[in-house]
Amino acid sequence: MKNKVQACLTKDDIVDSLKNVGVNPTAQRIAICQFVLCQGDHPTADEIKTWVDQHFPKLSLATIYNTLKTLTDAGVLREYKFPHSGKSFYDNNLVDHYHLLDEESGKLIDIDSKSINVSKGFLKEFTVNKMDVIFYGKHKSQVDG
Amino acid sequence: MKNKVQACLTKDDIVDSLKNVGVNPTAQRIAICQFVLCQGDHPTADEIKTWVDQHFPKLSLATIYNTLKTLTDAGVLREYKFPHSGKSFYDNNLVDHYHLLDEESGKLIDIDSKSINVSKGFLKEFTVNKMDVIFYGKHKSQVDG
DNA sequence: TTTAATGCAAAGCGTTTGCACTGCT
DNA sequence: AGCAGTGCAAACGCTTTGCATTAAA
Repeated sequence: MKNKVQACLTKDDIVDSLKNVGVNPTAQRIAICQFVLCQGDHPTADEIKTWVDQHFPKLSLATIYNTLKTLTDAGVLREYKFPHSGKSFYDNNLVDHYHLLDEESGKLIDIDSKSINVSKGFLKEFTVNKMDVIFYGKHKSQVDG
Repeated sequence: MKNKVQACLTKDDIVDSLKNVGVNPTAQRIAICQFVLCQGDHPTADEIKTWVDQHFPKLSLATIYNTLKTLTDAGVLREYKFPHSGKSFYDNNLVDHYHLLDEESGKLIDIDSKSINVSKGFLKEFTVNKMDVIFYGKHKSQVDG
């Protein structure tokens, strides 16, 4: 069972996506999107920088942060922060979901929002606009589970 | 309905609490505890500093951070980090619970852990050691709710 | 040419650290 | 004297910012 199935987008797909949300598709932004929208799995800014440095002549950290903000504001990405790390994580999964930090691999795994439910009593007492959940644990493998 | 009922501890109570967990009850630590264990409501380090500056001749930020770490390690406090703020929040409620950020007041409200439950299916698939939940919303008052 | 996007370096914020100093025992 | 605890300032990690430079319409 795959955590996420993310078909690799072509450069043209990315250009279209950016245009669709009113973001000027510069070479730097396309490069960043190639990683974040496709290959990256909840990358941090520095992980993006590392990848981009190997695939793009020169691209500053400031541009990465600017671009991530632009893409987040445009609704192409979501930014997450978790208690276990000071860094921001960027997620191309735009559907509401939670996360599990796999304590063995250190990787974040997307968790379906149906996996938890909030008690009726609580919802009677509070108006909830948003909620964030992070689990710490690991996936039970078929072998040792 | 009160969010938390926290009887104000006497200085002697605090001294005893610290001794009980093997922490040397210095004047600075007692001062910090007077706020954090009693009056404070999920204070941050700088809020603790502000209070302490008004009640103690001189106490450095470093000592506040050191003391918070000592108290957290000793199990007297819990440290929480939430996505909406870069700061750490310190909580004297040692019972497992979640939080709601009241978007009107900016205050954190303790939420009973019974308020949410995790689906059996999810728990069959993952081993969960810990989970953090934060709600963003507000308490429904009896008037406008 | 005029406007947006970029790169760099500096500043920002919250926290941690190194080290000298203080004050108990 | 010895040692834990403290204070200060510097360093830290991550992110944001100001501003000069570049590139694109």
